[in-house]
Parts: sequence; C-alpha cells; structure tokens
Amino acid sequence: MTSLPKIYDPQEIEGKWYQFWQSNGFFHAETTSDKPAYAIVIPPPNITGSLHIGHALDNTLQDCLIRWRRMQGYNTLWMPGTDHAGIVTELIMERKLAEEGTSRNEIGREEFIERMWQWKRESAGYIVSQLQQLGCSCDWDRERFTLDDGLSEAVRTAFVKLYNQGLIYRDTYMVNWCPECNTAVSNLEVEPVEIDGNFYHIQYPVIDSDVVLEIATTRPETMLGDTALAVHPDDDRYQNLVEKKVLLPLVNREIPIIADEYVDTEFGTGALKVTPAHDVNDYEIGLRHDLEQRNIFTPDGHMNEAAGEAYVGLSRWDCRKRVVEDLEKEGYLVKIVPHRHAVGHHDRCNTIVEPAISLQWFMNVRPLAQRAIEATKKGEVKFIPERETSRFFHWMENIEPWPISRQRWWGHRLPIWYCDACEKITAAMGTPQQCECGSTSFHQDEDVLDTWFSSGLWPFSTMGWPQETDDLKTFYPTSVLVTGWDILFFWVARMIMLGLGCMNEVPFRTVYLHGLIADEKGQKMSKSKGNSIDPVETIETYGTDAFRFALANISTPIPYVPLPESQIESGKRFANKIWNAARFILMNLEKHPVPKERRTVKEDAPLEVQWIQSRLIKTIKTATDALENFRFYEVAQTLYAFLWHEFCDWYLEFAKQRLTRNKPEALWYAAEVLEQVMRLLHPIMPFLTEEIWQLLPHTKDSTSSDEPASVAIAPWPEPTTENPTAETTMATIMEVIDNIRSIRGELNVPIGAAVEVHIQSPNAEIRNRLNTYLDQYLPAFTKVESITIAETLEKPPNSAEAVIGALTIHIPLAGVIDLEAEHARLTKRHQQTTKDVLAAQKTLDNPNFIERAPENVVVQKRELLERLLIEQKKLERSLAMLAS
RNA sequence: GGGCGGGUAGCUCAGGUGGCUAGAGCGACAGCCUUACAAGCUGUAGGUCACAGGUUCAAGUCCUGUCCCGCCUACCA
Repeated sequence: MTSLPKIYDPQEIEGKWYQFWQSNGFFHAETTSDKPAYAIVIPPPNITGSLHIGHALDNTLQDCLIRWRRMQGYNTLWMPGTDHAGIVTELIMERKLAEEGTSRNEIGREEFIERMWQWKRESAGYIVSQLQQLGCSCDWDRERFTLDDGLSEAVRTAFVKLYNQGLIYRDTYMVNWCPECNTAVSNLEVEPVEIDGNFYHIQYPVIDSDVVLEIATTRPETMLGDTALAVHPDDDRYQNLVEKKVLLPLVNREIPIIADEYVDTEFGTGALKVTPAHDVNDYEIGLRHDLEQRNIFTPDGHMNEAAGEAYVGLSRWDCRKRVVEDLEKEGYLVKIVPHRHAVGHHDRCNTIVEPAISLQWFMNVRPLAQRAIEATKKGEVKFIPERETSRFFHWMENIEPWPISRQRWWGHRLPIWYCDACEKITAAMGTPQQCECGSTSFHQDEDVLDTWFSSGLWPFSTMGWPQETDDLKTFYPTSVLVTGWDILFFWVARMIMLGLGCMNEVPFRTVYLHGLIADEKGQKMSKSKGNSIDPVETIETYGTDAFRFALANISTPIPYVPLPESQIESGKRFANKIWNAARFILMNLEKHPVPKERRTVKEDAPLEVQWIQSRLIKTIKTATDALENFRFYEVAQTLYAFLWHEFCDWYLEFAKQRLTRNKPEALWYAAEVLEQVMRLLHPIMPFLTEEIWQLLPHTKDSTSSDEPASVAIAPWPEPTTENPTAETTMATIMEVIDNIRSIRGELNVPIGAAVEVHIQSPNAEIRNRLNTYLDQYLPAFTKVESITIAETLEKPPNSAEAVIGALTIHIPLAGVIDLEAEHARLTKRHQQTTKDVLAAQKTLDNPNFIERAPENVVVQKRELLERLLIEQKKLERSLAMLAS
C-alpha cells in the first residue's frame, strides 16, 4: 500500500522538484531551436532587499505564461535579473553607514561603490532564491544585472547615440530638487501629497504711494527671493500700479510690479509675488519679463547668503517661522488662513521637493514618443487591459523633457567628458584621446543616469545589445511584458521609446498590466503601510502552489485586487483536495494496476467516462482560451470547478461504484484524466502537479518512445470534440440524483435509511437511459432500496415528490415523512416555478418577440415555458392532494 | 479642473460582441468522522444587479443624467 500521507505537505516536495527542473535544463532557452520563440523579460526587482507581494503576483503570472507556452512547444525564454535601483539602494546604504557612525561623504565615492557591490551580491542572491522558491522557471544561465559590464556598455552606447542625434542635451532649467537626496528628480518621481498648510497674506508697500499691495502665499519664506509682484494686465484694481515699485518687506529691496496674463484675478487677492528661482510658474514669468533669478536656498534645503544675514543657515521650515514672526512684528502680516493643498514629495525619501534652477542633462523624448504612439496605433504594441492604451497615449502626447542626470554615485556615470583646457564636451564610450584644442586631459561628468534610463534598455541590453547577438535575433522583440499598471509611464513607456530609438523596433508585442494587490480595505499593500503579506512567510504557511493559485485566482482586470487570507487558505484546501484525489487513485491502482497493453477505446467507454472526457475537453478549451487572453482568474476557476465539482464530486464517486463491482477501467480512466489535468494546472501549481504527475502511470504512445521526463515539458493538452449526447444524458441523471438528495436532506431522512425511488416519465428514451444507468450510479450517492421506472405510476401515499419537467420522482416515506415540511417544500417550489412561468409567458406574449428575436431564442423560450408549465401543474396537483 | 475604474448574495469578486430560470469562493444555518480528503461530505437560506430615465422584441450588459467610493492626471499662488 502506498504510504501517501493523508494531508498534503508542500514542504516535503517543493525543493526537490525545483532542483530537478534546474539540473535538467528545462528552463534554458536555445538560440538554435527551430521552435517558435516566446520571450519574456522579467521586470528586474530592485536589489533593495526581499521580494514583496507585488513581485509574487507579477512573477507568478509570468511563470504561468512561460510554463504554458513551454508546454505548448515554444522555445521559451524568461530572462531574469535585477536592477541597481540608484537612489533607493543608496538611501538604504546611507542608513547603514549612519548606523555605523559614518557617511558616504566620509568614506568617499570609491569605497561607497565597493560597499554597494557587496550589498548587491547578497541582495541579488536572496532575490534569486525567493524567485526559485516561488517556482519561477527563469533561464538562470542568462541572469543579468543593470550594472553588468555588458549592460553598462549598452547604456553608454544608447547615450552616445541619442546625444549624437541631438536628443540628449545639457541645459539650465527648473527641475524638481530633492534636498534630502541632493539630486534632481523627474516629475514622475514627485508625488503630490495633500497637506494642511496656510495662506499667509502679506502686504507689500508701494513706493511713492500710500497704498499697499496684498498678496497671499503658502510659502512666505520664499519672499526673500522675490524679484517682482505681478497683477493681471486687465485687472482694473491694479492697473494704475503697474510699473511702480514695491518695497520688499524685511529685506527692503525694491522690486517692480509687472503685468502678466498668468495671474488669475479671481484667485486670492489677484496679486502674485514672483520668485523666479523657486517656483515653476514664477520661473516662466521671470523669463518673460527678464526678472532676476534670486536663489536663496542651498542644495540641502537651507538658506544661503542671498536670503539675508538674519536668515542664512536656517532650514526651510525654521526660516518660514522666522519670516512670519518678523513680518508680524513689522506689521506686514495681514492674516493667516488655513489652506489645504498638494505639495510635491520625493517618492523615494518622502521629502518635500524644491523647484530649483539647475544645470542638468535632459532627454528630448518627444520624437521617440511620437514614434511610440504611431507604433502603438499600428498595432505593433498591444495593451491589456485595453483601457491602458488611452492612459499611454495621454501621457505620451503630453510628454515633457526627461531630466536624466542624478547627482548620485550608484549607477551609470554619464559618458560625457569635459576637456580640462577648453571645457569642450565630448560624449564617447571611453575617455577621449585628444580634444580639438589639442589637450589630452579630460574629466568625466560626476553624475549618474536616472535608473530608469538603464531599465528602459532592459529588453535588449539583457540580450547583448549593442552586439548583434543570436539572442537578439531569436527573441527580440519579446512576446509579452508583464508588470503592474503603476509603472506604465516610469518603465513601459520608456522601454518602448528607447526600444524604437536603439533597436528601431518595439521591445514587446503585448503589455499585460495587472492590478496591484490590496488589503481588505482596498488599500494598496506596501511595506511602509505595514499592511503587506510577506511572500516567504505565506509560502511557509500555505505552500507555494496554494499561494500561486490564490494569486492567479484573484487576477481579475480591476486596478486593485484584494487578497484576503481566506483566499490563500482556499488555495491550500484545493491543493489538499487534489492531493487526496491522487491519493485515492494511486492507492487503488496498486490493487488494480493499469495493464501494459491497454488501449483506450472511447466508443466502448461507459457513460460517465464519456461524460468526464467531454467535460475535460471543454475545460481544456476554456483554460487555453483564458490563458491566451490573460484571464488568469478564469483559468484558476475553471480548473478548480472541473477538478473539484466534476471530477471529485461526481466522477470519482462513479468510479467507486465501478470498483466495488470489480470494474477497474473507471480507475484507469480517472488516472488518465488526472494526468491531463495535472498538465493544465501545472502553470499555476508547478510543484504539486509535478509530484502527482510523476507518481501517475503514463499512457505510452506506441509510436514514440520518448516520454517526457517532467510535466513541465509534457505537451499542453489538445482538445478533441466534445460529446453533447453524453453530457445531456448525464445531466438528466445528475438532476435526478440531486433531487433525491435534496428531498432526503430537506425532509430529514436518516442517512442510513434506504428509500424506494419511483420515477415516472412519459419519454421512452429518458426511461431507457435511466434504466440503463441509474442503478449503476445511484448507490454511490444515496441509499436506495429499489428503483422503479415507468411511464405512469400512481403516487404512493405519504411520499415526497420532485418534478423535473415531465419527469416525476416519488419517494415513499411512510412513517418518516413530515407532511407539513413536504407541503412547505412544494409550496416554495411552486412559488418559484410560478414566478418563472409568468416571466416566460410575458416574453412569449409579446408578438414582437416572436417576430424579431432569433429563431433559436424563441424556441428555447417556448421549451422553457412548456417545461415550467408542466412542473407548475404537477406541483399544484400534489399540493392539492397533500391538503386533502 | 480634466480623465479612468468601480457600485451584483453578509464579505470579496465573476458575469468577452445584449438572449438558458443571475454565478463562484469565503462566511451563515442544519445534518453527517459514508473505507481519497473534517483542509472533507450532504442539504438549506440569502440578490428590486447604486438610483432615475432612454434605446430594444429583450438590458446586470448599450446610451444619458444623478449619487456614492477609489485611482490617475493638472502650474491656481
């Protein structure tokens, strides 16, 4: 007797199978293969530590696709790797250094980078082990890291290429500056957060006049850098003041009053203080009116000398307090009004960003964005769900220059060299030999590139670009990109643009954007919110397959998908159910082994076999179609329903009956069906399916001797034609069984009590079918004493009744029946039937329905009504009899 | 200010191009240790499909408006 444990223990089996797959090279992609290519590049996890729940979802879905396509016979490549994640990783390291009582400036750039590489080696290793724990079938021989030599060469090549095309340039412009990270960041990295602030109303005295101009500002400290006041040119209130000057309070600087269309007369006081160095709009106004740009901040967010002696050295926030105090003291402060408004925060460190004028490197993304839009419109890239396409277009159409330089250390240093003699700029793969001016002395730009620049090259840099590699020839463009919708702009859009810019071809054909995992309150799960589930802990508690099943099962196309604990619990129960179904089959196979020379002849198979095979075919069709359309939840639900509610609930019960009558064929068929289902389920639940698949006997195809060594490379099941006749017959039988069980349950017939079943049906064919099958099947589901089937039968006294169209079931329950309960039961049925009758009649009474609805719909409706009317009449007769 | 998504059973969600008597999981209730599984089995209850109009023979599904919830996006100081 097989000693399979009663309870499925994932810990026991998961490790060994991953090892097995790996050592057999099942995940390795060949460029020499003649099979069609199917490639996915992993969204490289940041080397910031461990994988979170979002990674688990993202990678589970990718693994489902890859495993499914591998089984379908594609030459699959899942390119794995990690991202250096510039700023975030540096922040983590800086925190570590602070704990050690040092800092990055203290240890210096070189030492800092060395420490970062150490961290990378540990972190990437841990991430890889987690992905393997999750079962991901990546091609680990190809693992990449964004700072690898090859990928760094790709970055330099792309940069130089785009620079030479004039798409990358250096400029002084107002950018978002993070005083905490001491670097410029792009708009996307700035997150507007609503905070409770104030409107400070301040008076500016107009020179040579006894009037004052009142303005309102949320940032009073920036007045120290004001270089004008602005009013709207058409504003009657202030027209006479334009071109006069005001005296800037506290600093006693004279600044002009200017007229600019930007000012909104309706808003605040209709007068605006202008600080060109510290506000984007003011910056624009300043350019229009040639105003002085007066920078009052140091890069780390403190006041510099330009702010005035009284304030120099203060932080932004201390300065605000002091300025307000001073304004009040000197009588310039009119009032403070509470005001809630959005303030930009750096998404990596949560510091309030400072708009600052700065010399930075930019990429003019407009031309590539235009090409990306055109490519998408031509269908070269497809977004799923489709609604993401419009988000993509909207972003692309309004795209702004991308600031790509970061004043940081961890990343790709800009391939820009300045001549020490003449400061001429050269973009090159390495240090230039000689400058035009004759000098041979250069210094490289200190800045590194935005991490997303290298991420944007990922689909081809990982395949060896700029070399013309076999990988690129075979796998580029890749088939699908799978990621969360939240990085559509950050990453997906940039990959498309850079793919077009560097490869002249989009990087992937389809983008599948899945939802983000939310907690039960609908909040996105994140470590910072403390509401996230730890994947490793979850895997240890429930098992990988249960977890993966839950993730697939919740992957509906909504933006935030909840993952309640109960869902994972449900996955675990499902895994156990499968395990036990297999256990039952395997245990019995020991007693009834499958004969070697056995051949499957479908025509001879008993009804329940024909039925389950037809249902299996339907399941294969649905699951395949669902996978093709990225409906992972449907794959999961379809397989769950088939396995549990058709295979286990019905087929295995039928098979038990056969076994008691010493008919082991039913068991052999069960093993065959389970073998097929293990294949279907393999992409979602790789470990469990492999374990069971290996234990099951495999029907050897006599024409080929090479049987797959693993379900991971077994062919994906091909559907043949369904068997509607078997399904219809079985449906009738199942309905009869359901009704008998229902009667027993509702009338509290003791479990052990055997009952007589009287069935009357006017239809000879149905009687025939029931005669053939019912006594074979019924004992598996309920205790019966005898079954009588006839064209007409008297209703026995004290019997319960069920009607299925023209068919009637009577179960005599003398001494057991509770007549009141039976009356209540039938009344309820009657009410429901009457409701349905009325609805159907209403439809059919409408002459337009008969006239305009399609023939088959009308026929169906008529048949329905007919059946309902018969049921209704019979129920009425029975109720009348009960009453008498 | 624009745009998008959602409102279906107590909870979380399915319901491609309108057409079987609106489904599932979880939970609830009742009964079962039936020799694969109590992480199981059987039965039961529970829904004016947010609201109001409209199109249609037919609307959970399409259109318009309204009300909530969430998100994305935008330079109102």
